[in-house]
Amino acid sequence: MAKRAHPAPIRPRRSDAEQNHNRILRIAGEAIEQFGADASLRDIARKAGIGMGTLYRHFPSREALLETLLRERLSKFAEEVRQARTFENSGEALGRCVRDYLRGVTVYKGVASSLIKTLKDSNSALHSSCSAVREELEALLKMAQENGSIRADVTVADIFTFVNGLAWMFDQGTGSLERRSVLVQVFLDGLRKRE
Amino acid sequence: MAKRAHPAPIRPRRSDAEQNHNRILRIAGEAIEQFGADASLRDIARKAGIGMGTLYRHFPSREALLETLLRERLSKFAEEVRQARTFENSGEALGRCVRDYLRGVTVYKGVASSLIKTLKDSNSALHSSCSAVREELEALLKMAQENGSIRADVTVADIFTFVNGLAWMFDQGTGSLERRSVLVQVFLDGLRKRE
DNA sequence: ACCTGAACACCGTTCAAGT
DNA sequence: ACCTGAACACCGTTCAAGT
Repeated sequence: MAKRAHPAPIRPRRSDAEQNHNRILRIAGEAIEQFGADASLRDIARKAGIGMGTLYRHFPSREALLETLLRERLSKFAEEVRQARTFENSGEALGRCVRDYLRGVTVYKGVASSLIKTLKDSNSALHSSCSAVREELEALLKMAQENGSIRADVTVADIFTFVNGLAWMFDQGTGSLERRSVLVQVFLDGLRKRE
Repeated sequence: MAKRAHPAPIRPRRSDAEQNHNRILRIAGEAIEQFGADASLRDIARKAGIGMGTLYRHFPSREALLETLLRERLSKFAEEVRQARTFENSGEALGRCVRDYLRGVTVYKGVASSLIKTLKDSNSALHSSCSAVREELEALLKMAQENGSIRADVTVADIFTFVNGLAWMFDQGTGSLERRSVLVQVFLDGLRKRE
């Protein structure tokens, strides 16, 4: 009767296992930073000096690995959006959040695609972290729309898609930081209400 | 002393070889339509009823296969941009071209990334076809900028990146056609000159 | 409770051998 | 001129066997 479809990371109960756990996480972080979200799991196990089975015991899927690496980042970002919503002008706040999201998500190449899938799949590992971000963003967006600074026909889903699309563009190694900021600016301007 | 780095498709000189050539192309087209640009080459050879070596003889790289499948599409599109440039209002023309590009490129999933790489790599197989599109687009963009309808700080490279980014978003299976047209509209509005 | 590593079914790519 | 298929070096995933 268990509903869970996607296996989650395991909580180690022995100190040697915990050492392995942390070691895997460290090596995996480095590998994914270097080769992107589809880095070789075999290679990670090799570099960590453990057997393939051990890797799978701790992280039963690639997504479980990404989950642990991203969860903290995401919830920190959700909190940031909440802060931005209470303290700043909602239109500018949205812009700042977009920039911060991009900076955070592009430390690993190729995660944007996972994050988009995650939000649609309610029993995905990162779903709750992603939903938190979504909800905060939704509230901020609503404010900015009522406030009249952002066009009314746009949804959170659109924004999420777009922002991850921007992350993908950056992942392609496209141009200078200056060009990137222009891309972001075009998007943000597109979001503004016209006339 | 040969400068060519990327191997091109081979021109068959015997009728049996030509039959294989066309057969491969047909099957590959179907496979890539179904599974995306990273469809299994082994599978394609299998479905085409030929050995792996034969596939490689005709198309020495995955890119060579994509080249043949996309070249005609791209040059047709370049011609379309040229037409749009001579006959229409340049601002609206750009919008129409973006929509047409998207419709054309999303018949195969995951090619956007290849096309972005292609434009940067001058000895890539699709480079000339891509450059043609780039040049036509550049002329159209310049017109629209002088005309005052498109912001001046945007380059063709930015537009190319953005449009392929949109293609990527669509590849993610994101939402309805209605949502997609909103994404495109946001982008096009962002491109417009403000005030 | 945890780890190992061989086993399985897949890849892409190359190449000696055939017609 | 063209084709074949085995060989090689890689994957991800699973699982019997060990401690």
